[in-house]
Amino acid sequence: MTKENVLSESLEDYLETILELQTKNTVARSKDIAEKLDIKRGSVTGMLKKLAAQKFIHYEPYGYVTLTPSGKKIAQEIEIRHIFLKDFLFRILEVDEKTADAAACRMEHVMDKSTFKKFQQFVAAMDACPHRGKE
Amino acid sequence: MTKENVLSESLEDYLETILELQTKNTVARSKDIAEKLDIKRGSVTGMLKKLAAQKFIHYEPYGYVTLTPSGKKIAQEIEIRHIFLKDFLFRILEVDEKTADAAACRMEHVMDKSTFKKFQQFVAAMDACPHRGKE
DNA sequence: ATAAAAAGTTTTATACAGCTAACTTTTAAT
DNA sequence: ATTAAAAGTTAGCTGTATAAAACTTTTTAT
Repeated sequence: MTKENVLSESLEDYLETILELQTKNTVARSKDIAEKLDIKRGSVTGMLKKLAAQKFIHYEPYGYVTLTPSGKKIAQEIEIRHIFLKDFLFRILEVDEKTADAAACRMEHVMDKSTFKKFQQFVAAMDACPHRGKE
Repeated sequence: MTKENVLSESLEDYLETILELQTKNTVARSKDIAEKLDIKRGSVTGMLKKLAAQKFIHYEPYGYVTLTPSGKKIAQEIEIRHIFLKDFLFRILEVDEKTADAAACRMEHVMDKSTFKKFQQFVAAMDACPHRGKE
């Protein structure tokens, strides 16, 4: 066992959010994390400390938050899952976009690596298949 | 909003387990619930009280546990999801059975009704499609 | 340069879901 | 009928993730 699923779903969400903010704004601010996750500012501080203690982010009080290499790796993995799952739900199942996004947000945490990989391969095969149209 | 997702994932798991035991043994005992969910006996009591307070089960101290109609409805819904998702993972994605079961256990809680329904329709359509073999 | 606003932090409290250990009730065995 | 074992309960504790409110630091506007 290669130590899969070290982090809680919550902490994974924080990493994912930090990556998004870092990408969009070069830097992640506590307030924006709170906003994106719909969580109060005070609660964010505590979680950032946990992530820093585990070396997934760099955190200085009153400073900016950035991902460490290991944090970035996890964040990217979650982001990839999110994008893939949302696409599957939206494009293939034709779930409306908001609902697809919300469901992806939850599904992204619950599949082990190998299951997710097979899911990806399956959709790739579907997309490659000529026998598939709008039904 | 038709009051979706009233229950925590944990409580849903309890209901699902109670249904399984009720089906297999006609009656659910606290000890067996604990065993199936891999949770200590003492913890089960508290959760049963919560379920009883919300009228999803009938619970008398030292007595048997049975589902109320509303509890049974939810339990069956979860069971259906579990069976469907496991089948999808195992049969279609070819995830090994134990892993498929574990993933289904988690996925069964994270899709809203409409998304799950579309998922079902999609797989049904796939199964009906003539262009699909062992790859 | 200062004062107000915004952002960040700290402390205290809450809910949830689990555990352990001690206790009680029920059941089963003799 | 008695007692030992099994099942169930209770009380107190833990960890996680959140909120509210008060406080501190930083930023912004003048």
